[in-house]
Amino acid sequence: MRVAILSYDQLALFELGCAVELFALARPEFEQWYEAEVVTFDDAPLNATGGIQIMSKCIKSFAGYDMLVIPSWPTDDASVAKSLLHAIVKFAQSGGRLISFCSGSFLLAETELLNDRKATTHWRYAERFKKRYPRVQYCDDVLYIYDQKIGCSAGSSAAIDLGLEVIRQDFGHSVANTVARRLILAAHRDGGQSQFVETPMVEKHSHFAATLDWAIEHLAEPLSVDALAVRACMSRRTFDRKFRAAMNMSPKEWLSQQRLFLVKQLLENSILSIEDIAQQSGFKTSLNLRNNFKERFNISPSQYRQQFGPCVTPN
DNA sequence: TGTTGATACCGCCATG
DNA sequence: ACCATGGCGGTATCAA
Repeated sequence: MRVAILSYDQLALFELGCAVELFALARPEFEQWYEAEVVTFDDAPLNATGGIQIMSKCIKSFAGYDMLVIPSWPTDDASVAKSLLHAIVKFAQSGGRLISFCSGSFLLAETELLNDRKATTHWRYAERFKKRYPRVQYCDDVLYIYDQKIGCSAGSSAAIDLGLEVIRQDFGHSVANTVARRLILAAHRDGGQSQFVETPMVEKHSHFAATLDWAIEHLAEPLSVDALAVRACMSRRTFDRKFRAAMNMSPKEWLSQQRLFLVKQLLENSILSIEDIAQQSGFKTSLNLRNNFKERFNISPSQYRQQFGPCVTPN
């Protein structure tokens, strides 16, 4: 999967950094990963805040790429080069995936690919966006929108949430969660913009991260928090504390979240019975699984499978 | 659906 | 004084 990250003059470094961190960082721990490069349509060196100059690969079309990331875009009324617009439209028509962060949705909207679709951007630009692109259905209560190979995200770290969503679709829940953890962020937010994660820092050294990885690989077994604490080489009390500090949730909460992710995967991609899925995901009984599933997703597992299961989407 | 025994969570405090 | 740790135990939550 080849990824182009679009840069331009006066680009925003934070969002560029997010894109690079998400897609361009080498991740030798995975068998498959993206091949990403930062590209530009401009011939001249690019200037960014702080007197930084950026040299990136200059291209004329997005042929050969599978995904285009637009980390941001000027929101003041700069006219967009026709060649760039055409290249993006052509890219979309040939099945490429388009992702924008923050103000990047302005460029997407400019191509008219967002017309009659839902979209979002940083709330700071909401009014401007709505006024300039009335044919786009602006949503202000989401972190990101990803639909039909086009995605855009709201301000700041919502970029990472969208990125993780894409990674999840490409490589699965467990890889996405690993990336999230390596990014030192709580795994996934899917609610409104009001959700904040305070100080999600994970200490790099110790067995802590390794314990979480191990747990993900052993979800089918009964995992007590005490056992995890032992594996992480710390007292139960310290483990609880570290967990809250790093993930902003309790161990048990995280565990059932991981298990439910696994359940979703199995519902989507297998024809295992609910009973078997309960077994493989560590819920033990289908009753238990149903209760947990409905609690979190407001839908029963079988309903979920009807909507997203293997018979409906062979994709 | 309700009961109950088990586990989890987290404030509090002592310790190094 | 500060900080991280971890034991204790009351309450909340969970699974059978």
